[in-house]
Formats: sequence, C-alpha cells, structure tokens
Amino acid sequence: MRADARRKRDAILAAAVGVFAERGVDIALDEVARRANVGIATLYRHFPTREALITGAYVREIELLCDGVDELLAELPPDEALAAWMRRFIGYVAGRPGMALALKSIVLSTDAAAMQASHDRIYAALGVLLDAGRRAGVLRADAAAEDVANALSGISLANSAPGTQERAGRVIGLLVDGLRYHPEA
Amino acid sequence: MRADARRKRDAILAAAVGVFAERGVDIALDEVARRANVGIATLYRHFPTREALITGAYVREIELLCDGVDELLAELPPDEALAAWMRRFIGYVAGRPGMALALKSIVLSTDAAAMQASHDRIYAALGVLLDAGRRAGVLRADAAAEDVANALSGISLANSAPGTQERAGRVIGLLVDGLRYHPEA
DNA sequence: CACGATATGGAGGATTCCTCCAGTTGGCAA
DNA sequence: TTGCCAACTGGAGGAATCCTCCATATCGTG
Repeated sequence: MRADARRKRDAILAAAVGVFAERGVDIALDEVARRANVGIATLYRHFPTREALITGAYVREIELLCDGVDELLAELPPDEALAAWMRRFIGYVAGRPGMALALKSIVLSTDAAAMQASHDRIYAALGVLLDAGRRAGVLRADAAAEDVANALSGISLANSAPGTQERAGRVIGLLVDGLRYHPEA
Repeated sequence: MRADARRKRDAILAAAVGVFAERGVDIALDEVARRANVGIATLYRHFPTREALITGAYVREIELLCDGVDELLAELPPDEALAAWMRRFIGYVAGRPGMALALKSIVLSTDAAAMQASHDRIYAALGVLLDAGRRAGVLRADAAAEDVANALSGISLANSAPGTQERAGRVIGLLVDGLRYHPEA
C-alpha cells in the first residue's frame, strides 16, 4: 500500500469515528469524505460498503479493549474478571453508534481478512479468561470462546442504546453464572 | 378503523411477509405496495417507517410462538421448557430476515402502542416459565423476565443468519444454566 | 530523473424515499 | 334507501443518497 493511500485511509477512519460519534452511523457518506478532505470515490475504494467503514472505524477500539484482559486478571479472580471485562465491553459499545454491529460482523466473520485480526484478538482474550477460570476451578471446562463471544455480541446488540447498561450488566451476570463450575453429585 | 382500511392493512402485511421471505428486508417499499395492490402512500400511512412495517409483519408470528408455552410446560420440567421455548424461538427467527430486529424493537419498546401487546405477551410467556421454574425449585427466584427477554433478543440478533442454530442453542444452554437454582452453602 | 503503476476526486445516472393533494369510498343518521 | 362527511386511497415527483466511471495527479523505483 502506497504511503499516500495509507494516509488517506487513516484520515477517513478518523473522520468516520468523529462523524459517527456526533451524528450516528446513518449519515451520508459524503459527510465523512468531506471531513476527511477526500473524494467520495476514495472513500468507496478503501471501504466498499458502509459496513466496512463502520467496522474499520471500531477495529482499533475493540483491540484496545482486548488488551485490558491481563490487567483485569491480575486484580480479580477469573470469573469476576470475565464478568468485569464483558461489562466494560458493553459499556464501551453502548452509545457508540454502530459499534455493536461492527462487533457482530467481527465475531461472525470467518474469512474477511480485514476483520480476522480483531476476530482472533477477541477469541484470544476470551480464551485467556476462560482458561484461567477453568484452571482455578471456578469456570466450567466445556465452555467455548466462540459461544461466549457470540453471547457478548448479542448482549451488545440488544443493549446498544444508552441507559441500558444496568440491565446489560444483569444479563452478563446471568451468563457468567451459567459459565461457573458447580461441583455436584 | 374503517373496514376497507383494515383490509388494506392486512393485505400489506401479507405482502410484506412474502416479500421479506423472498428477498429480504432491504427491498424498495414500492415492491410491497405493488404486491399488495395498494398505493405507496397507503403503505406509508399504515406504517410510517420501514421498521413499523417489519415489526407489524412479525407481530402475529411472535404471538403464536408465545402461545406454545403452556403446551411445553405440560410436557417438560420448567427449566427444560424454558430452554426448549427459547430454542424454538431462535429457530423461528433465524433466517426470517428482519425478524430479529422486530423482536428487539418489541422487547425494548416501552410505549409504542402497536408493539405493547406483543411486548406484554413475551413478558407474560417468560413470566409463566420462570414462575413455574421457581415454584418447582429449579430456577432462581431473582431472575427477571425483562432480563431474559433481553438476552433472548440479543441471542436472536447475533444468530439471525441461517446455519447458526447450533451455536445459538449452546448459548441458550449457558443462559439457562445461569438461571438454574443451585442450592449451596 | 523519468516512467509505470497506483491513487485520486468529482460529476452524474440510477435508485429510493416519502409527501402532497385531488378524487373515491365506506358507514351512519334520517 | 339515500345523502353526507369523514376517512381512505393512489400516484406523481422533488429531494436525497448511492456508487461508478475516467481523466488527472502522485508516488516511488530503476
């Protein structure tokens, strides 16, 4: 990728983040192009669909979130770290227009090269948390990162409006309880 | 509501169900109007937004699903009935374009009169299931129908593509495990 | 420094949205 | 039954958006 292309690409992404935050995700793409000092065709070449642009805009933030796992695990028992991480995730997603959708795309994507990196990051983050919990005997062994990621993206989707964090937190509590290991019989 | 208005309304809904099933939910609304033998303005008067049309198209099917609760409760223990009902729900939603979104609108709606009835139906259905489970001592007492409905809509949203039912079923299993009552201490 | 490959921008055809408004129809009262 | 008015109806068309095409400008390598 040529240097000028990368520069434009970054400008578009930065503009997109700003415009999305201010006016939502359903604005005319021209607006993003204008704010990025870029022709509309350039925008379309870099991001052929609206979804690609939205996803691109949030990839960085999702990866940042994933980086917080180790810190959390150092402070909390694994099950609580998992819950805390998911709550932080949801809190971040709520109110950022379109981010829940981007998350869904990323979690569901099995090929799209652009999303693969983020996809892997999320799975890795969840894998670390689940693994720690399993080793500590507080989380069940048969829980798959895929399923938890799916649930996380679902809860995000259903709680993407601002002011829904409390409920989302409770739902995550339910889910994490389902992930706990309950010795019995 | 005048008789002819109701007739048109029904025709529009029927056409919408057909068109959505065949070509998805992102078609031009003219197509629905044409298939219903109705002017585009009539369609817009009955359903001011695309979302209203989508929701309207699926309201009936959601209520049908809610009616199945009693039957399920007669055959299965309450916790399994809950899981079975949710799985049936998801299976129905998957592949019906836009139905997951309609479900979300209905679950989140707190006022919109048109959705209120369906909203109440879903809450009632979940309430019956949770209550039965609580009385039987297999489900925890502090689980709110609101939270379970939210989770259900989230899982639908994250598994609205065909071929995701297996995973969705596992996620529901996790959730229901979180709802189980675990006597301890 | 010159050249090929690559990136760029903006105009514009095509599509879709959604609102008017003039005409039609249904249901109630007498 | 008949007449009346309120409510319903359809379609044309302005406005907005999408997305592609291609002539021009720019990069970076030999």
